[in-house]
Amino acid sequence: MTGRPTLTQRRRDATRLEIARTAAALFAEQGAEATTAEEIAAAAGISLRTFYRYFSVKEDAVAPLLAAGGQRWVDLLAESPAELPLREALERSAVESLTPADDGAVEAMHWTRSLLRDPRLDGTWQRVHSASEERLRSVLADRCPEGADPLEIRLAAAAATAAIRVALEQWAASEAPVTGPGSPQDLGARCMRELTAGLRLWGRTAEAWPHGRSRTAADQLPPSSR
Amino acid sequence: MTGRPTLTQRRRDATRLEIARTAAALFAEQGAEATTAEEIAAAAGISLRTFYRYFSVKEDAVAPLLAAGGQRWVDLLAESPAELPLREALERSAVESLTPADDGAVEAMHWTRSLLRDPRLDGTWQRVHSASEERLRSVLADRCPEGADPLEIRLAAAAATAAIRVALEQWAASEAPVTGPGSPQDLGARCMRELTAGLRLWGRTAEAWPHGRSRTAADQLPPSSR
DNA sequence: CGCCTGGATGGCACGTTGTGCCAATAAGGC
DNA sequence: GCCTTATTGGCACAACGTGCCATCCAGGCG
Repeated sequence: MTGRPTLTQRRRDATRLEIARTAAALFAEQGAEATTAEEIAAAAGISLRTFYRYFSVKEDAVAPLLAAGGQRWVDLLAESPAELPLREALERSAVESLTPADDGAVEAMHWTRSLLRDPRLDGTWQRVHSASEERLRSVLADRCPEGADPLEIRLAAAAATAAIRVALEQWAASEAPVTGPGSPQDLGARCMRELTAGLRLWGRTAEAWPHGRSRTAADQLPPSSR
Repeated sequence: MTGRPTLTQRRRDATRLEIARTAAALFAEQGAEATTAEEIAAAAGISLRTFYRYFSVKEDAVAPLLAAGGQRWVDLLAESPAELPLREALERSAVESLTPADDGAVEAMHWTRSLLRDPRLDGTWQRVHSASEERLRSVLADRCPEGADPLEIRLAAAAATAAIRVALEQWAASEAPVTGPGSPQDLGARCMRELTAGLRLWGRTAEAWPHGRSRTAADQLPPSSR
């Protein structure tokens, strides 16, 4: 029942991604404002009408690219061992998802940077995070099975999502490289630690969480840049 | 130099607000999707062209209304006494700005609720908070004059803004009244406390902040509803 | 009083966005 | 090979948002 998606569905996803890459290249080159939907469609080899069957808003054409990282993040979190304290699992998966695994990932981050600098894509960026936050909420809810306060779960999800968002926006606005001080995983770890430090949710799901400063995933990184 | 704005400017603002109210009524009644810009313009007694001189996007016509609360919030914070610990000042002004002062404010909150339920106005809502966060950042920066870490200021602003946003969204999605348990100020106080609990920024600006649970503005409210 | 300058307004044309509808076509299961 | 289903393209169309120009109105000046 929860098997792999149907063939046609996977073909749709592939097309979707191809359009996304085409759109990202055009947006990065000449800006989203100056790029018409027809242009994207032509470059992707489809008709305008078909383009709007894949994306209801022109700017959303790059959403699959912007969302990929966040998707990976909550997937990693969902897979992470249940014994791991939630807060640490959150930070580890965030750092890992922000660390480029191969050359393709590095290139993706450079695209992300130019897209984030385009004010016209703000709305799409926000929508991506909104969707990410929702997915995160259900994963968090799974890990706190008993009657955890839904508001606290929501706050935790909001805080964690905000951490990622701020980290990436900060990085995109800077000229920092994709690794090392000022990189997404560096900023991500710092933001995540600060924003999730005071949340009550953790104590209830993992009493073992130490009170003192503990070794977390980000400590494996080079020292931060402040 | 920083005197009151020019006469024409104030007339512009008045017109702006009038259009906003007109648009809000129409959006609340029939949804933003089904409301055309021409309709709003006609109802406000102006031409379509003039409408687009006041708002560059149709949905933004209600932004002045949605932004009023946040504006009040950071204004209150800016005025609050400097001796007050920052975190407490933040929470107090938030609670105060979320408490309806008169019948007009109550009505405004009901409008806000219907507007927040309209998915088409999501973008505007996000933009309003984005602007609010930016204003908050400069107010926070003023209160932490020496070389405070800009990233921490930004995180504090993001956390506080997220608290307000979540509180209002939660309330709008519920059927809770405008005062008492589940009300914006109730939720706002809870969200603000949790999300700002762990931030490092506070300790540096107000060493006097007690570590134990302290009496804050929200304790004057009826018990929360969980 | 007439003149003139600057800002707000309205009307119009135009390119673009996004959608409903229908016919053509390709894909996948039997 | 057939049949069902989904995808695609073309077309028309309402709505969006902007550039351009003509008009109107307030207020300062000779």
